[in-house]
Amino acid sequence: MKHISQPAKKRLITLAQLLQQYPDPKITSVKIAQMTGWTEATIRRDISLLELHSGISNGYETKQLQKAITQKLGIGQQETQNKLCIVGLARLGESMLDQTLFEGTGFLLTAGFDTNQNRLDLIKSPIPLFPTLDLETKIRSLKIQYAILAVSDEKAQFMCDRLISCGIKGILNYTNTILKVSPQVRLLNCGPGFMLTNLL
Amino acid sequence: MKHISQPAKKRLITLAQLLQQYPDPKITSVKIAQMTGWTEATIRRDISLLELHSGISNGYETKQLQKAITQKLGIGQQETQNKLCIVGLARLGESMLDQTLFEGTGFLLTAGFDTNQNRLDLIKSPIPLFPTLDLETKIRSLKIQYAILAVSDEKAQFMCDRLISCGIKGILNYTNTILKVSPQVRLLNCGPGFMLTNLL
DNA sequence: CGCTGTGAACGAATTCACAGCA
DNA sequence: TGCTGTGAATTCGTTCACAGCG
Repeated sequence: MKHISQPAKKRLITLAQLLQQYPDPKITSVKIAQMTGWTEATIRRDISLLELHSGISNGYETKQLQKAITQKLGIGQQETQNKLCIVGLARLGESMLDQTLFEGTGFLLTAGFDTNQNRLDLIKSPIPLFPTLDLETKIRSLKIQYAILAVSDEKAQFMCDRLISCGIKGILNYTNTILKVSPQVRLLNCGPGFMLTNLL
Repeated sequence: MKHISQPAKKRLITLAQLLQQYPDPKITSVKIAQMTGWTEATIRRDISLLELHSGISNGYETKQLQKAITQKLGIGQQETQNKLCIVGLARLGESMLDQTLFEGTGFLLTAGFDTNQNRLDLIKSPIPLFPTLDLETKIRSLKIQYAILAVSDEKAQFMCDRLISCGIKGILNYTNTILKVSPQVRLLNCGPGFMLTNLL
């Protein structure tokens, strides 16, 4: 099996999501290019990494392609799903407390944490919520491997350290703090302050 | 002046922010590498793009380096600041309605928009808020060039189109919708669903 | 023909490796 | 010796260009 690069992986996941709502039973690289703005060549190269060989000279079957992507990348099916939690449930964290946001990504939202017991009582959510006190125990017992960090900037590094000490694999940092993480932890800065620097 | 690539630019901005809170008056590429996880070589290359030539064999002066970065990249000073607005002020949008999040990024938060007049009345914010009705007029009159999109998924594409029709230059998409934009508009998907795909 | 799949060319960014300064 | 700055090598991702299938 060929190696699929990060950018290619990302495009393929997006593509799978697009195909889900694509009306025609057939699709070509040209049409995908029009929808996404990627070049034809890139799209064909990406798809060729799946080693389907089913599209020869005829475009791809929408549903088949979609299925191939999710299968090859191992997203969607329960067994492979990576468990995810949200740490910090103020406005920002609470706004992400919704499994539908993660459908088709390969992640399963499994828990929410907040220090404020009052807030935990107030929020009604189908996802179980816990006080931050239980962070370590719950992360280990529920086998959570990924976290969305949405606490206040002051607590960010501290909570980050606690998450790492639980052996978490990846963190989406929605705070505006530059976090120091050990190299085996994948960290992505998602806060607006960080993302804007990609626009300049 | 040498060309500074996107990735390098991003690292330099992060570095400038780090330097702001760095205690020692001197710093070396090794120390930066430890803090950030980047390689020494990359750091030295990045800094060399600034054409300082002040660090020969001795490490860099913290403050001087920081100043050089912000100056060279033209961030921080009022004249160069790019104006930014937030569209959609529900929990997510409201949580970003805070200029301090954007300090040192070269962006100035200038307006917030929401369809719900009631919400506009309720939120107290030093940043001026407007009904979505006035989106086009205000964006043009205030010369806003960048937007944070934080509306509900259903309205995302519609609002995106309206923003583009105003000639906006870049959009941070915090919704979970895959947006179709014209190629001259820079689009960054920041929603957790999108960001997670970078962790896989 | 129109479309895929892919070797080869290309371009961009990172890393190596070392000369040179204090 | 410890550090920077930078040509050269390398790696990685994208794009070209075309052979080959239906």
